[in-house]
Amino acid sequence: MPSRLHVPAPGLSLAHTLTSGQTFCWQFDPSILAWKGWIGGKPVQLFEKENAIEVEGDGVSAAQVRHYFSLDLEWPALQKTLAEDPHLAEALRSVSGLRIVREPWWECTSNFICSSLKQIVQIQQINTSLRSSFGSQDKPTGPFSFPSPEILAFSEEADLRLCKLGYRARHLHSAARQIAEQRFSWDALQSLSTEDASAHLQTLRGVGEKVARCILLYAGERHDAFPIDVWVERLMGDLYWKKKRKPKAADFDKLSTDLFGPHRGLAQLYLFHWFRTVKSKADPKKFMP
DNA sequence: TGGCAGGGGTTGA
DNA sequence: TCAACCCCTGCC
Repeated sequence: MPSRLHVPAPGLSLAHTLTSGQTFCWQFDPSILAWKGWIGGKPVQLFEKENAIEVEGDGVSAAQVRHYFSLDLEWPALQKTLAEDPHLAEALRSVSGLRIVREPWWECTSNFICSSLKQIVQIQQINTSLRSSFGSQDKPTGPFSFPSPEILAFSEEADLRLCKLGYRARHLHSAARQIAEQRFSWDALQSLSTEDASAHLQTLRGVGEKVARCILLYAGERHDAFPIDVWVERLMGDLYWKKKRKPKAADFDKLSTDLFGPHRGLAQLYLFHWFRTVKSKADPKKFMP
């Protein structure tokens, strides 16, 4: 029997957190009411309990689980600060329990390279397909690990395309090669400002400004990274932009700093998930694409 | 069942 | 600044 850990997690909602577009390796199994995914490179099953989660899986510690879900952050204080903005206050109430995760660098980078013009469900399918085609198993019936940059770098681009990547296959293959051939260093990111770290990430093929900011926010703990995609443009334009002229990306960038300061990445996380799953559905004619 | 529109961007000219 | 890139999904 695999070991079962009890990890206190006040307020955490697995459903909100694992479907909010930060991570794409989780699947809910309704037959056992568990989320199946990966933490610290190990397959786990998560069961949501009252203010806690129970974790089934070999070789995963409670500390790794707490780290993954950022349970070490001072959430009550952070949420109090964020809730000074009325729209964020509504978002926090509506999707309470949403937490930011700490994804592994490479998987996060790969996910977001594959995300362009793709919806969350499709990115999940690509993640699953890359695992089953290029990952490895601990045991014959076990789940597949996420393939390393080296594995993908020395695979054929045509085989990557079979994972529903389309033109993104060339980007992912090139980025994997840059990393495998040590022409890119994760370590270099640590000492850089968020803006410079973004520029460094953009030396990877397939990584533009939006994707770089997603990687910094979801893998790099940079809570001041503010990814601007079509949904953020929609919500910022509707909720915060008061001028008559049409806003540009740079306007949203400045606005996010003025409104949310160093926590603007966390603000984006809550606003994005709330707007996409609740707010836009309440008025689909106005908001849905 | 088939045709069509559009989607969580990036690249290169 | 603006095609081009791929192809899957949802809708009619």
